[in-house]
Amino acid sequence: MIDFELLRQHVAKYIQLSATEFETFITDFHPRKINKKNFLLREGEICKYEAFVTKGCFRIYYLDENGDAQILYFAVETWWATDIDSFIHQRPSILNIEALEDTTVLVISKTDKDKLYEALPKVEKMFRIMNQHSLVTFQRRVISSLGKTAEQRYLEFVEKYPALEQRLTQQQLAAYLGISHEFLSKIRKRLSRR
Amino acid sequence: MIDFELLRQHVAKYIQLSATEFETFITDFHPRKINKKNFLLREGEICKYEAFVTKGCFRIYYLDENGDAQILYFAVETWWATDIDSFIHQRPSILNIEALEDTTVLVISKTDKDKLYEALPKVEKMFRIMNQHSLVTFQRRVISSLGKTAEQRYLEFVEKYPALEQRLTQQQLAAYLGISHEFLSKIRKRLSRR
DNA sequence: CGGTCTCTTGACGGAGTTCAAAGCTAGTGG
DNA sequence: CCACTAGCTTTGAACTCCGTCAAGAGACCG
Repeated sequence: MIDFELLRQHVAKYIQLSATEFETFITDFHPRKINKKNFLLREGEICKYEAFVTKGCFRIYYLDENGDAQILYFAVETWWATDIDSFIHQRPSILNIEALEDTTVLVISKTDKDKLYEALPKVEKMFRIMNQHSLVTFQRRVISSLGKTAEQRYLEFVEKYPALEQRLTQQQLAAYLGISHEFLSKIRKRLSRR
Repeated sequence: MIDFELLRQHVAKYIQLSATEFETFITDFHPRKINKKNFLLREGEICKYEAFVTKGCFRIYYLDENGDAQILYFAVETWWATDIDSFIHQRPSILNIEALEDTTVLVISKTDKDKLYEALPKVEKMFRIMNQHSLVTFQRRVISSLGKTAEQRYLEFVEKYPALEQRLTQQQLAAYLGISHEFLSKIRKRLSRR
């Protein structure tokens, strides 16, 4: 299964598992397909599964009072898509997770994941390290949003995720940057005149 | 030691440790005092210690090209102060950690913390959970910064950390909210006229 | 084709910044 | 204990960045 191979490579970046340990690891991961414009999670639902993306792309976003989407992040291949808060406490989520392309994932439920922590304590370490990395990423994002202009944040994004820009519409990218799509259009025009 | 008691209570929120396990836990934590306006960490240094605040307050901030401080967070009693990225990879930090009051902490080094993970795997779980909570907090902060006005963010802060507002100058709070201190002054005036 | 979605462009408005001046507060030394 | 300074806060005027609205031009898909 090519899907599990991708997960195996991902895990190997954090911890070392023997072949049999990896068998244990993947026992409770199940493949699933979410087609474009369908949802892995909707606001108000409980986030039952943590999903490892093997193909495609999600946007994880918050809908504000005005119905505008604020995009927390995009999850492409080898990223994880969850509402962590909803998942760990098994309470209603405030986030939506929607497929922007036909997307395939490997999902694991909360109870299965807790069992996995028991069975393979190394997995605890893996998720601790992954969480630390996410934390650093979000801290950097907060710093950018505090001090940088929209143009600087756009350039940072392009530099950091060059491949991703191609897959997104301008509106989605604008919702991630926290600006209007019209203004993003103007930024791009300004930059192209150099 | 009253300091260790605060840490004991903090740990108890996440995991259960026996008296002897807690003894092991605190072995490599050392008390330290950082007076007002002194630094626990400066940009460019390697973050050698993770610090649990037992009294006082830090600001953890980034200095941009113009020399303006962008405050990532304030660490008061029972909070942890670190540059995670610098600490886990033991590489130069981009953050500064400065005491806003005379502050006492319990610090642990990277190698001692790694030993602790070995000795007490439960501690791995504790930090995983703590990291998840921080992650949720920073995700929320990103959402706020994407979609809310300065006034809304100010009101959110006051509601979430009512005690903290008293301890901060307006400039510090403004640097946390990502606005000029003059504008925060105007927001407060506007709100008081109701 | 026809409709829907996306991108572009311009005019106008508002949120927030910058600069400067003045008042206030708090710490510091004599 | 007063005097002085340095930092903090307030306020206003001019300016900038970016949002909103509206209209038109592509682009894509059934």
